[in-house]
Amino acid sequence: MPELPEVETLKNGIKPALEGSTVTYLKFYRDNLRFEIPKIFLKKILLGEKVTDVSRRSKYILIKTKVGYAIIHLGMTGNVLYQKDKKPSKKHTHFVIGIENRSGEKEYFHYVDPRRFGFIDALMGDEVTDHPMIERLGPEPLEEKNLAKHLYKKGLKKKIAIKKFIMDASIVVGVGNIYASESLFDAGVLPTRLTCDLELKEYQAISRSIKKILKRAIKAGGTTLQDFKNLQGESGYFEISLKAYGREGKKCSNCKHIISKTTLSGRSTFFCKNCQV
DNA sequence: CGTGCTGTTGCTAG
DNA sequence: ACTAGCAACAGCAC
Repeated sequence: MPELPEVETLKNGIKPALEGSTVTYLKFYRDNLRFEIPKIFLKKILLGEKVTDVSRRSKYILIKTKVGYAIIHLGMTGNVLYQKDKKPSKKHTHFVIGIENRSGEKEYFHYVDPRRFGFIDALMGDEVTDHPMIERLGPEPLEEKNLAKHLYKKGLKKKIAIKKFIMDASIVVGVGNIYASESLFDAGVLPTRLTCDLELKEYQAISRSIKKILKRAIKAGGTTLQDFKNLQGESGYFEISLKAYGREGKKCSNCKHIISKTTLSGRSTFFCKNCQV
């Protein structure tokens, strides 16, 4: 279930091992994931090169060398497992990146993705915004100081459900289906409300809630998966306590009402009819 | 055994 | 231009 907190946690887990290490091994077990894998470019970018930076933008993990970037997206079911062995131990392992760390030891990162909605792409050069999927992205919710005003201004020009709006990566990144329901529940705003009808005050509440929920989930992930390298490939996604998502028919944690479920632009949406206005 | 649902996002059709 | 709906796929609950 990779939403932003999961990707952030994963990035933090692989970063210490990758940065400063040299990529010595690269193996692909298929030609395509969601898109065709640009094997030639990835080899040019990674093989024999030192990793200079590992970062996250939206839900993309960026692995940088002096040649360019490898850009990894986990889709819906992607995961990266750390192993001492280059040989895949899991079904649906699609590629393996091997490094030699500063102590001269070999370490392997296995990309596993049953549904194959994820992808790995290559970008030559050092301008990550040159990538078509990165260039159009909205601000990072945890870095944008004036998120409320940003959303308010963009929201005025549109007439769509607020839930769909905050899930639009060109507006703000990192709010997936789960955290969209959670954030709106926390903010007390109904998911179906139209962007152009919301007041600045409501955007302020939504912004606060998005930041709060994401921060809390990142913290939970960090606590659950403290030492990525000791997990030896067992780094599953962590459990987050959810107040709305998946709680259809259960009692709202704020009041005596029951959490409702509906479908909004094709995605399941959970809310409390009483707490959210 | 089906059948219907699932964390993403780019493309297509309206 | 803006929005809604779909496709890509395996696995799992029922």
